Amino acid sequence: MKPRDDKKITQIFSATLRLTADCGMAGITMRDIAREANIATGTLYIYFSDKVQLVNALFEDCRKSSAAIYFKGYREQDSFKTGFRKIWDNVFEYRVEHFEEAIFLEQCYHSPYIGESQKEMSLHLLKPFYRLIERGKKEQEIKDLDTLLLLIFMIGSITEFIKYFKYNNKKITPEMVEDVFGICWDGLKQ
Amino acid sequence: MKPRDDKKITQIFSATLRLTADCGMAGITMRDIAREANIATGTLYIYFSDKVQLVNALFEDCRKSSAAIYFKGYREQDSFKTGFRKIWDNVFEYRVEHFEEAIFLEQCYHSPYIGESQKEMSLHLLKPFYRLIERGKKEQEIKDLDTLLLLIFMIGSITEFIKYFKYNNKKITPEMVEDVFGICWDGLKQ
Amino acid sequence: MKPRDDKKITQIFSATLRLTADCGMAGITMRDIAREANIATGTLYIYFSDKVQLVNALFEDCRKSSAAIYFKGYREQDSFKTGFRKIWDNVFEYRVEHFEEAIFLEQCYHSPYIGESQKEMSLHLLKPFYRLIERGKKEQEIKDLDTLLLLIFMIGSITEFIKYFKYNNKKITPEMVEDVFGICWDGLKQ
Amino acid sequence: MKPRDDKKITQIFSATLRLTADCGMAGITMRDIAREANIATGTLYIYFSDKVQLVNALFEDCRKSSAAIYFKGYREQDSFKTGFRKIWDNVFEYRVEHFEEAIFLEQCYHSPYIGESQKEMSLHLLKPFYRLIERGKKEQEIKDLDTLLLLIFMIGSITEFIKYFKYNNKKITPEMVEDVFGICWDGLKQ
DNA sequence: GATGAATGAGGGTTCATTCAT
DNA sequence: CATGAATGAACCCTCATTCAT
Repeated sequence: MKPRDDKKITQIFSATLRLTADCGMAGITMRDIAREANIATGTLYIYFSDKVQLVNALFEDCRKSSAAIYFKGYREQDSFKTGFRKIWDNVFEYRVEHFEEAIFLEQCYHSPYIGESQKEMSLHLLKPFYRLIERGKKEQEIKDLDTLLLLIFMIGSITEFIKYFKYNNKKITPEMVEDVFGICWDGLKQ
Repeated sequence: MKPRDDKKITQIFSATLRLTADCGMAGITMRDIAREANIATGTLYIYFSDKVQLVNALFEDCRKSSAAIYFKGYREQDSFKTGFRKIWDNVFEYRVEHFEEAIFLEQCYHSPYIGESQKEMSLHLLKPFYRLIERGKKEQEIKDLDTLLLLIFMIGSITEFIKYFKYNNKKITPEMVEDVFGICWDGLKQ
Repeated sequence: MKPRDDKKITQIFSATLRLTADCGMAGITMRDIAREANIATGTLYIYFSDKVQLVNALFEDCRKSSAAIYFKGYREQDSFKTGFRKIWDNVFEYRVEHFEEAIFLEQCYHSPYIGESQKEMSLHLLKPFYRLIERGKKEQEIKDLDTLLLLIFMIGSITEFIKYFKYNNKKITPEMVEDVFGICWDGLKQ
Repeated sequence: MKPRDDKKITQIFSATLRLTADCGMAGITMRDIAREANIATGTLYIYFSDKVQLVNALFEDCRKSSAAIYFKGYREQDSFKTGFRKIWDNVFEYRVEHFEEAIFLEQCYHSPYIGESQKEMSLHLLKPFYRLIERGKKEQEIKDLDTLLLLIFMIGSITEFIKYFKYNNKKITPEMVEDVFGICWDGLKQ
């Protein structure tokens, strides 16, 4: 018997991301996804019960895989700034490499596919980062404002910077990364 | 296409914005728009030749009306910081009052409806702001980085802040606005 | 404005009946119905929200229109046998003229489209006939068995007779009708 | 098509009958049948080349097995009435025990699966009964009408009676069987 | 100009059938 | 032989658009 092929899920996900980046979630059809993933339309429904579930599964997957990378090499025992920089770099790099995912997630937040509960859960994955920021406030390294606000600023500004690079076809040099980090850090530090 | 009743266009636009904020551009249909605007489906086609044109016209309208307000009360002869603050406040206020438009514009950038040329034009409307930032750099008030980068950071971070407030149902107090401006300004200033 | 065309419902109904008689409810598609009714597929959905509702509406319609004809010319003050014969003739004639409806109804009883409650309601329409049979029992004209049993026998045997005529392409002569009534009456009479 | 396991065919057949009784032939899918028969979908195609053949085989099977039982204990040398009653009882009993088959057969007659030739053949199986009725006419026991007509009345009315019992959840008592036979016999007898 | 019924191409999904294991 | 994943045609239904009123 032919076993269910896990590689197909990967194909389906990346096909969906590619198409969303190109024409937004508005323009995606199941047939397009299938074609882009080199499978038959019906096959999609072996792995996902319907379009909503496909989008939700991908949403979940993006969240999880991104969170995993955000904390790669991050050690809580390091100094605040070292830790912060580590995570910032990870987020930046991830968002550059996986720009399509950012677009996808952004569109999910205002789509008929993702429910409220799903959205909220995504914050839980950032818990370690949450704790780091609270520590930064306690150590008087950064401004004493609402943690979530600071967190959203940090991630949101990265997203915006990367849109700048992508939409204008700019090459990203190490100096630019440094500049961009500078803006972010200066904005947050006390 | 010879609209006798300008009020209808307003109804159509705001109906579209409301629906986009609720369920994204993915879920909008011409019938929904018509119903939300309290007109018949066919009537939409008197004012707009098709869906693409409707979306484009709204895109244009959002851009234009926002730009108009961004520079309300702004005088080039004022000091850099005064001018900057004026525009920042305008942008912030506009985005709070017209949050739906921001969502709409965001979705337009990754939709099959808006062409590249259309997207580029939107930058022209920010020309005065562009000039102000260049002046700020020359007067060594803010960092000497690419103007567009700084501009995008400024507007993008406002958008992110407002998402924070809206998605978490936070009341926006004057103190908070001050805090948020602080982050933005500290990030940009030299 | 173009008003909703009630004639279309008739077209849709008769198209559905024709197709069901030909290939059973198993083989009916909405496209077939539309084509047979000379309208576009989408038009079906203006008049019926979906296939289930179409079938249910037709079920209801068959029941109602048949019941109306069953009692045409029937007067409660006539003698039992006169009344019985009147109804029997009406049922027989209706079933001959509307053979397709009988097939349709028969298939409905074992289909995923019609719910239990719907089925039960159909008996209410036969109330006057029900009363007549009870009277026949009281006047000792017919056997003193369960009314519903007698009623079902009477209608069911007519259906079977007509299947005999239709499936074997027999012409129905007045003599045959008399013969067939004879069987039915002899079966029921005391 | 070289079935090693005869039990599987029985499973498939009874699964199909159960499903047809529940939701009609309209709602049956090969997957449903497989699931209900506790086998894999692909396995169906080892025993039957396609859906049409499956339905036809079951049609044939129902016909054959019913005919076999109809004439169990029937001896041509018995008197007409004895023979008639024997067969009537057999038919009645079979239809009670195998109600689902009756439903299935009924639906087959108006389905895209069964061809005309198939339908006609089923009459051949009733040959002995056919002869008995002709004898009954010659012996002036029953009405001198078309044999097929009488035959259809006899079987059809049984079917209707049983529907009455089944649809209304009535227990079938020996007295009731006697009553029902009475109606049938009185209808036919001269 | 305004309406909403009508259209039919196209979207999501199912299903008979095939095929690799 | 048995399995169920894979296929793609076909199904139900929707939707942008047109058209008669």
